[in-house]
Amino acid sequence: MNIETLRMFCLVVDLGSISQAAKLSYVSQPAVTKQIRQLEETYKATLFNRVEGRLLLNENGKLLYPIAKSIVSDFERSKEAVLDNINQLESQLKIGASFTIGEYLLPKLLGQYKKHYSDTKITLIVDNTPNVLESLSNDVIDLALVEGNVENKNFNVEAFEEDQLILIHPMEHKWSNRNVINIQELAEEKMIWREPTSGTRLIIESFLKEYGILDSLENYMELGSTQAIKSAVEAGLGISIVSRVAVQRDLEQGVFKEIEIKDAYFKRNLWLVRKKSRFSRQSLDTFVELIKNVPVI
Amino acid sequence: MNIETLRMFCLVVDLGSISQAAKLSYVSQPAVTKQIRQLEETYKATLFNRVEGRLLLNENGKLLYPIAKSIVSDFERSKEAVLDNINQLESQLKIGASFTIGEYLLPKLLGQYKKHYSDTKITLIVDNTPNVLESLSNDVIDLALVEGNVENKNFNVEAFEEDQLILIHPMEHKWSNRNVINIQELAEEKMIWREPTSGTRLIIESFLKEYGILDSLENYMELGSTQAIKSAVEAGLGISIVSRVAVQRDLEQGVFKEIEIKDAYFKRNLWLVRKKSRFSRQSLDTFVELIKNVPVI
DNA sequence: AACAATTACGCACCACGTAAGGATA
DNA sequence: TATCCTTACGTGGTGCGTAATTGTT
Repeated sequence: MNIETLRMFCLVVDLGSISQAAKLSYVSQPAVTKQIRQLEETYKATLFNRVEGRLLLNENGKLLYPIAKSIVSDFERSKEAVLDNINQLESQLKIGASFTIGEYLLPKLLGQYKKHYSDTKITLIVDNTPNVLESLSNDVIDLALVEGNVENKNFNVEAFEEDQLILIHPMEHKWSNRNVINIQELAEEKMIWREPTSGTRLIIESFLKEYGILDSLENYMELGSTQAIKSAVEAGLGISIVSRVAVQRDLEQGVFKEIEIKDAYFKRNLWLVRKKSRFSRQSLDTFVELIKNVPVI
Repeated sequence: MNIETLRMFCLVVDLGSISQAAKLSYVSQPAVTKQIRQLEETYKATLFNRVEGRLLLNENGKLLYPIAKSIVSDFERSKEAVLDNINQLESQLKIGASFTIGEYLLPKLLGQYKKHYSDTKITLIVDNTPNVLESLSNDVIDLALVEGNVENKNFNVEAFEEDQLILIHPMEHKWSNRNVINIQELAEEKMIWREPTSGTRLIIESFLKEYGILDSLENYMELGSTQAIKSAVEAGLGISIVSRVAVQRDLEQGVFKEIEIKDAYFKRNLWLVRKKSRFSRQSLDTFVELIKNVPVI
């Protein structure tokens, strides 16, 4: 049974006329007749008393009418409930980001977004990449921003920024007066690493392996966060390779120095990940456009 | 929106599985998938979170579910309400009859019916033919039994009995020892009539006109009911032509006598009239069969 | 004449089933 | 391999509009 048929039945009852109901609904008169007739077939009972070309609700119709009204209004209510929920979701944006992106790159971007779309409430969740992606999968967040490669057919992945991994060393260092080094010179230095499971560590290792230098490097120190590494380098404990976005400000403020590695350019994409969905979300789309168009580094 | 689709949605939610819901509903798995998908299209929102090939109700779905349940149960309730009403109507039979039929013919027939179908409550309304037919038109009665011709395309008319109009005279009368008279002899007698608007009067007149005798008859007395005529004939005030069903018992008891008119046989059909309907009613059909098959005179 | 409801008919679309595809444990 | 959901495709049924019919004021 079609709810629209029940709605039409109510309209016919309210107007007392099939032709009026047809006119108001922008359908043909026979279509309404057919709907009423079909209704009578499903209930296996007449609902109207046809007399002198007019319709008079009979006892069966009188029983059906209030229930039909209630079904129709319930249906409307259900649409409103879902719509309200969507609108509420629409007015809030839950973003998940990996540590590097979440801590160093996103804050100013969010500020920009809020400036233009202040009625959207933004929630930022910072966690490691696997957790962020699981949150995306479970609809806990609407959007994930991560560095590592993402492989999941339910996800829609696109690069939104290119990040560079750069070599940094303390201000007081034998490289202080140089602009460039050879990659072999890394082997002579005390290199500070992230923990082995870190996405950034993995990508740095794959780069260094490509250049044939990985095995000759000493595992001098492992630290659990980029911030710890930065502090260690600042304190003169060693050198490290880190994401440019994480140290941009420190470089400008002279906390430590960047030095180029000759003929080596370590870069990676930053990925914007959305769940594939048949239904678009305006606020999400707007934010994605912003993030793709505004240079954030 | 189809209520069956909402029912299917609830079933899928309850079972947590499209394939189980399909199995239970005896439809193919893809059909259920399509229904769920169509539901999501009408709400322009996903209702489930598809993860690892399984379905998890999401927030929209959680909002929809109770309302869908309520719509489905309302629909069931509406069907039950109408069905209960039909069953209640089914258990009572409202019959309308014209005076002659209602007073003299129907009582014993109703007794027979009640004997066999005692759970059916029978209501008998006796009125003149036009009123009876209007009651039928307005669904006040389910069945009309009348003598006159009925012309109405909304009615289903069939003869259920043949009634004979017979000539009666007082026990003490010059015809007392005869078995048959010539129709011309009527002119010599004091004829008692029903009022001019009576259906029976009309049909008697048309018979007599056919035999060319009408104009030569004296309008000796007019009475407003068959009972009054019977009493008048019994009292020896004159003769009359009346329906056999109305006087059968009186003839047997010797209240007055019947006499044959040579070469004249006045008969008419008694009509069983139903409203045309797409939906049959068992108790009504049963009664109609009874009335058509059982000789009632 | 004008209006209301029904019936008839042709067409387009939709819901279904079968079959195939892809993912998961 | 077995299970589950989805996609693709062909077909039968159904809902719609146009047009014609019937009945009413």
